[in-house]
Amino acid sequence: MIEKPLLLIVGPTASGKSSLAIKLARALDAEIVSADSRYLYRELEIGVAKPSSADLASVKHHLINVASLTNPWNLGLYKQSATQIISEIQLRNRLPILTGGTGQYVRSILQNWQIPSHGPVGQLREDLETIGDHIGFDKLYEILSALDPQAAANIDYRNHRRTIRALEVILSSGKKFSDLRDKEKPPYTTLIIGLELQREVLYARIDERVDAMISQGLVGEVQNLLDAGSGPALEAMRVIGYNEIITHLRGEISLEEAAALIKRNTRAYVRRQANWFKPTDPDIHWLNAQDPALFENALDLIESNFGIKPER
RNA sequence: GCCGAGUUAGCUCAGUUGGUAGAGCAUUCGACUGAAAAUUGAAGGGUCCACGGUUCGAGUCCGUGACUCGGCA
Repeated sequence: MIEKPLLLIVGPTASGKSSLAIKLARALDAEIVSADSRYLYRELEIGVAKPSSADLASVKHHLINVASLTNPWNLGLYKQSATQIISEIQLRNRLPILTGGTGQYVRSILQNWQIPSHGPVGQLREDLETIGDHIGFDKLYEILSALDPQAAANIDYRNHRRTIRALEVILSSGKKFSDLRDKEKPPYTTLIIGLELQREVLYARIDERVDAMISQGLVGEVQNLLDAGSGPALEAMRVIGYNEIITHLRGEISLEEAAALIKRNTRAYVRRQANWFKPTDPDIHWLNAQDPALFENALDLIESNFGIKPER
């Protein structure tokens, strides 16, 4: 069987991934598969810079607004759904475009991660946290080291979350965490387009975007969520832009301070995002996001890699 | 003009009884297999306002000057 094409568009938040993807999708009659952990939730709008409903309607989008904050998704669910959706699109003989800012999600598809089938076990996770609080997370890490030295070597002892996750899998499966994870060759021919933008320019765009979010009514959106009972206790609500506004609504900081914090945290986020896709990665075709010929450059790459071009 | 406080990292500031400097934030780089906009690690960065003095040795003590901020005239 010939492997079918999958186009990936990667790059930091605010680099213009979505708009490029939409233009390409229109031109090539393609469908967009989101790889953004926050677009999954229908309650989050302004603060996550979700594409407008007009944009969403103009091209077929997948994995946006498919979940509720009270029923959070995760990597395993995402990988499973995205894989299935991609193959369905390919069966329709259309090009799937995978794009989004969640590096982990993109890479799970790109490297075809074989994720442990043992999902989060609510009670066990809580228990491990409680135990950690009592005996100290250092002890918890020592236990992990004893049970699965290889997994422990891969995790910083100060990183409680990853320590707990590894123990969770070991205790619920009876197997080593490090044995349950693997990657395989993905069943696609892939082309990865990366959008690059100077940090300075990117930071300036972020500042603008945060101010715009606030004038578009981010505070109101957060207030509505709180009124509806979606508070900071929900993991999926732990989103840049929402936390800071909640702190403001509690009267602890001014709106200006909240905006400054959102900008700061978004800049840090962008730096963390960059860890997933590096300028030195030989598999990524980096294109200048500000180049007026960006769209044409992308079309050229697609044609030479996939032999697909717009119908005229 | 007089009195007081101050001047140390890009910013806000610590710095004990003198032994050539620290924090937070910022900046940069890294990890990541079912919480990932999460969680987490590391690094770079200082003529300690200037000049002189005391001292083996001054960010620290003394003097002079410059600048900043208060107060009083």
